[in-house]
Amino acid sequence: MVSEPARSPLKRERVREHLMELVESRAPGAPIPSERALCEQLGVSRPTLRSAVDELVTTGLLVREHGRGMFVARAKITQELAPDRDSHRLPQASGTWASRVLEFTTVRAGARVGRRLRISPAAEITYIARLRLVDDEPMAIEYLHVPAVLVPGLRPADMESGDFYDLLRDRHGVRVHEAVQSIEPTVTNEEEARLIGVPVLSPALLFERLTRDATGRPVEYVHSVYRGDRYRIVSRLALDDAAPAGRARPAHGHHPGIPPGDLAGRGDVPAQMLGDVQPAP
Amino acid sequence: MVSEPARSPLKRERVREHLMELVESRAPGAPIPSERALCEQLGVSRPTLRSAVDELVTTGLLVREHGRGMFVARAKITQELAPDRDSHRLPQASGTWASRVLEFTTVRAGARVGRRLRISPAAEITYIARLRLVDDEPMAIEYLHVPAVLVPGLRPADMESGDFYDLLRDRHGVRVHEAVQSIEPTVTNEEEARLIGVPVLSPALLFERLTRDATGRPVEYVHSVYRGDRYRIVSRLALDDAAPAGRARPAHGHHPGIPPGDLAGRGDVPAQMLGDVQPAP
DNA sequence: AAGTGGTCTAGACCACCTG
DNA sequence: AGGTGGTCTAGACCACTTC
Repeated sequence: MVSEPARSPLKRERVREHLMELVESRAPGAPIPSERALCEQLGVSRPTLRSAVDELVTTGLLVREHGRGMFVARAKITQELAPDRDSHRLPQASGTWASRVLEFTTVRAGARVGRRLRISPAAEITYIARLRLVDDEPMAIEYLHVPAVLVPGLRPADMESGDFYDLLRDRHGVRVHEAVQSIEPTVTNEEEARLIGVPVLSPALLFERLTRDATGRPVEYVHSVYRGDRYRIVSRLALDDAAPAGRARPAHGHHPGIPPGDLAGRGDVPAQMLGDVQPAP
Repeated sequence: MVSEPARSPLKRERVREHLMELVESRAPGAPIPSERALCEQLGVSRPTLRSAVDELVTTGLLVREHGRGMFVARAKITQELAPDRDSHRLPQASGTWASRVLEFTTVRAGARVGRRLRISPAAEITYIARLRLVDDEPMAIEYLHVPAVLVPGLRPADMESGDFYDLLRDRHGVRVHEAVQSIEPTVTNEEEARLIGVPVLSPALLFERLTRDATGRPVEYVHSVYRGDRYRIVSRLALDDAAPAGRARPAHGHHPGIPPGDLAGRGDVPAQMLGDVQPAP
């Protein structure tokens, strides 16, 4: 325990590599050796071993089960893109979607939400937290804020099935007109992790959406977090300069979802995505 | 050191809360006490303290600087949505975009890329790794794969300015027609973190895009990782049932980017986003 | 009871930055 | 030189699962 200086560029790295090999050599769902066994094999302490395991867990390659062991994850985080041979159609949104209302209250808007909805912070809003389920597995947690005056008599059960926009139109006479939505990557915090059933700090998508009616009046502000291991956005982009007859297709410069990439830097790009860059300090 | 059982539901939690208060009570860029000082104040060991700090760092609230200290992050990970009073336009893609080519080689496609591009694994592709910069700050790392026969004579310098699709058309006679793109949340690995200048395991967006010409022949496969702390997607969605005259607007069911949400579960949704759900084991 | 992962400690050494 | 973050250790106790 005295010698062996042996330039070891980060034990954690070495452990990570070893773990990756373990994962790759095993089928999804297969168990790997216990933490203590791996510590001995690799000659590292448990915290060091665990730190490396943490990384593979957030990356989605390993899962831990308390009291049982560690296993190779079943779902790859990056799946095959357009696996179908002649897929000229995108896959449908699969599974059966349902909702479970976790919270349904009327509260004061408060500063943040009031500003977004363009109403007084003292104005009342209907606040709804609901879990979105796909095939009975949690997929996302969604927080809705709607000015209370727009949805008198709304009940929790109304939010567990059907299209909310249809309900707004048919029962409350509110017709949604447009929305501005942002999408960013994030990692789950404790609450989100618990609710959607993933480890803390797992990759996730954060959506924020402000919806307005034809007069420009905000009608809903939605904040939602989708788990990253089972959810991704897939879109088909039409890139032709000339639109095919009979159907207006946006050029890629107009299409929400394609990074400015090569298009940017020309100044006249109608940019739909923005890298909201903070100037260096 | 003997008594004080005092149900302490996770010291890490308590430390995290304390750190959050510290961050909120300080201006962006302001320093916070050192790790050792905080350990003493809070009565926890350094690993515990560091574990809590790690979380705020991945969340984007704190930054560490080796040998200097810890500071409140300057850029909020979640920014104001549509801060303009009467923003009827989306913000433009801000900043000046540029590219720096890191690698430019001709190699065999290999199994994975060959399958995506629908060419033989032995066929040659031009492989380009380039850093995307905004105002000289790294924003993304992009890996392009193009069948070599399509782009004879392509030089690295060609990839550092201008629109690649324009170049494909004007110099190589290849007209891109459509693309299928997927977007998922991820966290940076060592290489990505180093190249785009963020900590390991930071939130990021992973794009994968397969682009085809009018005959359906794949012309490029792109894999790119955008840093999550400075990049987000913003899109305007038209939700009207009836399109305004003279311009075809997609219903929200057709719009790439809006989660199936309320629309799903009806079965006839033309679903553009998919939650590619793995059946439970 | 025995094994597993989950949490925490006290202390050590290194690398980096600032006086 | 002295402070800061970065890494690592050896060992402890707890909670959960299986036998």
